[in-house]
Amino acid sequence: MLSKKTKYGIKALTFLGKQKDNTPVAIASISKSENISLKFLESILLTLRKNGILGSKKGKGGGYYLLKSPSDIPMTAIMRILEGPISMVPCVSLNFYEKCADCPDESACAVHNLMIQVRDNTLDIFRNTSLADLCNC
Amino acid sequence: MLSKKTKYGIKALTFLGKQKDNTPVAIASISKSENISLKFLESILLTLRKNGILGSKKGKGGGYYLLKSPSDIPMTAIMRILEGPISMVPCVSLNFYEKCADCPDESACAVHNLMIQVRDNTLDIFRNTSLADLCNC
DNA sequence: TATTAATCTACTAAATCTATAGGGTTTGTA
DNA sequence: TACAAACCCTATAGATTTAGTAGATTAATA
Repeated sequence: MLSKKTKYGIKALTFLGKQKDNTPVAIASISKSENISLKFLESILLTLRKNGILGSKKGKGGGYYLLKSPSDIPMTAIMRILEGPISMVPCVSLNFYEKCADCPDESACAVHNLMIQVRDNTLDIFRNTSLADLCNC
Repeated sequence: MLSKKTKYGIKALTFLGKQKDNTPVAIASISKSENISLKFLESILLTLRKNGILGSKKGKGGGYYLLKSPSDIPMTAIMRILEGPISMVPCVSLNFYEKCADCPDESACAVHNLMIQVRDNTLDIFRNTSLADLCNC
């Protein structure tokens, strides 16, 4: 299941992507429009900034803004930052790989081989969707 | 992320599906072969029994066995019993639908529309994969 | 019938994750 | 200088996950 963190993060990014100019938007403003807990959203936007998706401006008239054009931000990047691995098991993850403790032979593992299929399909969607696509809904 | 419950459950079912005859297999036997905590596995097999996937036999020589042929058990059924919804958000779930509290209009929600795509793809894989497919790895 | 092997049930518990809330600090702008 | 905003740290209630413990129940067999 998608965490609220990811859900809120995507909604906030979509909101920012819909702005006409790219001037900073205050957290409180996003929080109200999207019905997101202010303090929770604060920490979400912070991680998006630390991961190079958002820029911020302090003080009066400050807020958050996208560092790139929405069409240049693939959903893979957003999902990995907010939700973590796209794979359902670490042993099929491209970016967060981990060996299973219980599994002696990955290539003979039924779960492993099934989850590779799921990963490939999901990855395909996220790779071919950018933030810009979400802004046109 | 897939829970260990689901992972262990699939492994156990695959193990049972690989048996030549369909005579009961003791939990301890599966537990050893697949490196799964005995008591945890016990509860997993119990829920699979309560959901019509497995049958059990008590007493000496007892154990668990599949109620249907592996080819008649789709992964959708197994996933829904063990992991719950296949969708990443309740608002796109077919079997576990729930409206989002924060979202005024589903059809205008960027997350919603993206997750429908993911659900459809994942569902397609699980619908076209049966336990029998996992047993031939 | 006594034993043994097995499932079944219920309770507990540690660990981790989730979704916040609160309060103080720093920085930029008017 | 006053204010407004991001920034940073801490705590926490609740849920979920992943088991572990103890014992009851059932059925085959010697």
